Order: sequence, then C-alpha cells, then structure tokens
Amino acid sequence: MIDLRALREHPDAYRDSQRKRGASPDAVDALLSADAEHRSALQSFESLRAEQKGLGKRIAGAAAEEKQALLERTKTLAAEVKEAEARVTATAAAFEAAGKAIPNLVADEAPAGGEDDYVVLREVGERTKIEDPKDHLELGTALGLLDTERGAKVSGSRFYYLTGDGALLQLAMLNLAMQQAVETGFMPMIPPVLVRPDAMEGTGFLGEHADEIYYLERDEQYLVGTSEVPLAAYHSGENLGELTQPRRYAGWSSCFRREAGSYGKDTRGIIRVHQFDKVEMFSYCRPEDAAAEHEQLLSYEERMLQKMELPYRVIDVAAGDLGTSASRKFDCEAWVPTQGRYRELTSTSNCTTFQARRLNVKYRDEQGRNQVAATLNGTLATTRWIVAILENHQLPDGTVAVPKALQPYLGKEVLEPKK
RNA sequence: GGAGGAUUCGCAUAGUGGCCUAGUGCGCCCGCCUGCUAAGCGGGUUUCGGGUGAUACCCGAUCGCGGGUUCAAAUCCCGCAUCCUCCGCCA
Repeated sequence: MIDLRALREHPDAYRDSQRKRGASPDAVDALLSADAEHRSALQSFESLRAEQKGLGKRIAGAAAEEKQALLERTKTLAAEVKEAEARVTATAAAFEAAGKAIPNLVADEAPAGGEDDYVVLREVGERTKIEDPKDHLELGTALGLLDTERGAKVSGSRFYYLTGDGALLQLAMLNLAMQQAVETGFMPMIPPVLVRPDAMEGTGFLGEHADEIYYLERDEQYLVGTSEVPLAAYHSGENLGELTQPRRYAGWSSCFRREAGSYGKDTRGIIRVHQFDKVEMFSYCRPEDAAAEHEQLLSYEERMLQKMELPYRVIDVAAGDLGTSASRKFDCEAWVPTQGRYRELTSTSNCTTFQARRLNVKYRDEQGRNQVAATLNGTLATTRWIVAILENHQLPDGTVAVPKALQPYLGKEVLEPKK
C-alpha cells in the first residue's frame, strides 16, 4: 500500500513512477477521485452520526412525553445514518481497490523501462571457460546428485529428487548461508510455509502474481513461494519500538511456485522448478535506513556467491520489472557456461514502507510517534545455485570440484560418480 | 471430527441495553517532593481517520472479525476466526 498522504501532496511523483514502470498514470487520478468521494461520504456520515449520538444521550435522561417526540425524530435520523453508512462502505471499497492498483513508488535511482532495461552495476570474477561443457542435468545425473525422471514420475514435470551428495550439497550450502546470516546479525528462523490469506495479501503477492501461487481451497491456505511471506507477516500488527538498528531475520524454507505461463521455459534440469529450498534474509528498519540496509543485503549475497567461487554480475533491475512491493531491486546473476549467459541466483528488494503499511508494522520515532517501518528482503542461497556450482566447477573428467567453503560441510573436495 | 470455555487500552482485569466520554491495578511518560536510592503525591497514557501542511482543539470509527435487532450495543441474536481444555482419530 502506498502512502496516501504523500500521494495527495505529490501526485506528480506517483504519476512519474507509474510511467517509469510502463504503467498508466491514470491510476493515480482514479485514486485521487476515489479518495475525495470517500472522504465526502465519510464527512456526511460522521456529522449525522454525531447528531444521532447527541440525541441518544438526551433520550436517556428525558421525561416521558419529551422522550416520545425525540424518538420520532431519531427514527428518521437512524435511517439516514444507515444510508450514509452504506455510502461510506461503497466508496471505501472503491477507494481500497484504487489504492491496491498502485504499486510502490519507484526509487529515483532505479532505471526506467522493462525487463531488458536493467543496468549492469559490476561483473565479478572471470566468466568460466570450459571446453565442451556439460550442463548441470547431465553432470548431476551422471554423478548421482539429482534425479528428474523419478521426480516427474512421482510428482510431475519440474519436480526432482536431490540424491546422495546432491542432497548433502544443498544442505551444506544452506547451512553455510545460515551460519553467515547468524554471523551478520540475523535471527535464524524456520517459518511456516502454509499461510492464511491475509499474510499472502499483506506481502503483496495476491495481485499480479496470484497465478503463481498454490492455494489449498479446503483449508483456505496458501503455500508460500518464499519465506519472505511468513517473515514479513511475523510482525504484522506490531510496534517494533525504537528500531534504531535493523531487525534481521534469516528464514530457511521450502518454496512453492506454480510457474504458470512459463511453459517451455527452462524445462531442462532444476533451473525452474515447482519446489525448492531457500535461505532468505529479511529486515525491518526505519525508512531512512532502508537504502543503506539494501546495500548491506546485497553485500551479503555477494559474499555468499564469492564463497561459492562463482563468476557473477550485479544488475539494477528496471522499474517495469520490479514487482508490486519493491521500490528498487538488485539481482545477482551467475555465469552459466552451457547457456553462455548470466542467470539470476539472488534478488534483493527494498520495499520501503509499502509492505509494512499493509501489514501494519510500526516503530516509535524520537518524538514518541508511531511511524510505518520499512522492509527489505534478499536471497542468501537456493537450490538453483546448484546449477551454477556444478557447471562452473566441473572438471574435464566429469567430476565436480567442491568450493572450499563447502568442503567442511560436505566432507569432500570432489564430487565423483558412485563406484 | 465432537463438546465446552475464552477473546475488553502495552499487560492483568471490571463492565448483562442509555450515568461507558470503557473503570481499576501494573507498566510507561511528565512534574512535585527529596543528601542518594526507594517510597509518596499530582497529571498523562488504545489505535486509526477527518477537520488540517497542526504534539493544541473538535468530530467520527474502534471492546477478535462480519452481519442483525434497537431511537440507542462492549452488553442481546446469528455466522466466522483464533486460542485453551476435554473426547475421538491419527503420522
């Protein structure tokens, strides 16, 4: 939810933001007029209601015959109040719908445009050069690390088993991510992955991404696509106090995505799957600290990628590709040798006050007033990283070197076929 | 799956149609008193919205959520949610 007061005062900033996303600035004017209508309905209701309450008080203490006269009067008034209230309800619904139609205000620094208008901030490491590289599926299958055929047999396409060292490799990576998170001040969390509608709604995932989400109709619960959802909803309706330091959480969870509309894309291997595991960083902080915290989250992502010894680049995602809640987003993309291009491994978003306003997460400022907090999230490791690890660290004989940072967790330096 | 109980201000509680403008205690904030500390005394303290670019003032909403009855609902009625207890079933 955007800041309505700010929108009233600076509607042009929001119109510009809409244009930058490639969305219509008319939505801003629709909201402004819905707001005006709602407020005028509210005012007429409130004055009628005030009169009704005043009369009610007089009736309580009135003598018998005066009481009769007053009762006559209040009966018609009651009808008017009811009608005014109905108008308030109707205009409020229209107003809310208009409000939800507007995504977060895009940061000034974010590039304008769509998916292909990102700006490359830096490239780190040398693009791996391998003669005749094998892809992760071929490597993983040969080494007994993953089994997509049986994944499909049991669950359908885009499902897989991580087997043997493959399972251990993922655990090693996620454990390392958790350890790094704890070292950098994150509270480790294993959250629920089934959530109620208000949690999903509050994090802004029921808008344009509704098709992406698994929904369990019998139980009215959603399977989360990221632990961002339960971590954001964790403090919903709460006041976090002074919040002089960011409040940081690291969630380890399975994630579920329907991948509707991605037919034919990345059908080979485990790049795009319906279920994967992830360690996600999540921060609550003051809005004025959010940009700095965003840089911090990005640096932690890069630290993890460097521990995996992967060549990657950092992109500043363009406004049109931001998603509803984000005002700015950085992706880290690792080099994938068999594809000859960079693929997204991490994503960190600054949602400013957009999520927290919906979820009603506050803090107390120096004057003791309640203010809306800012929220940020970022990826610290996911199943997809295995793709980049296998492909970049493959050796000519078909084995895969284990990055040094993972060796203590995995107990071996090379992944070899089972004898 | 079934039965019962609960849900009121940060916490604990009072409140069974109009004197609720939701009381009290604790906590917290401000002040007074005061060698120091503690205690004591006085005042303040739900949240959201509007008037309104406002920490004052006024108005409205808000007693888990949504409906209903009524001139009037924390209070009565219906539905739902969550938590607790018990019974049944179960990995």
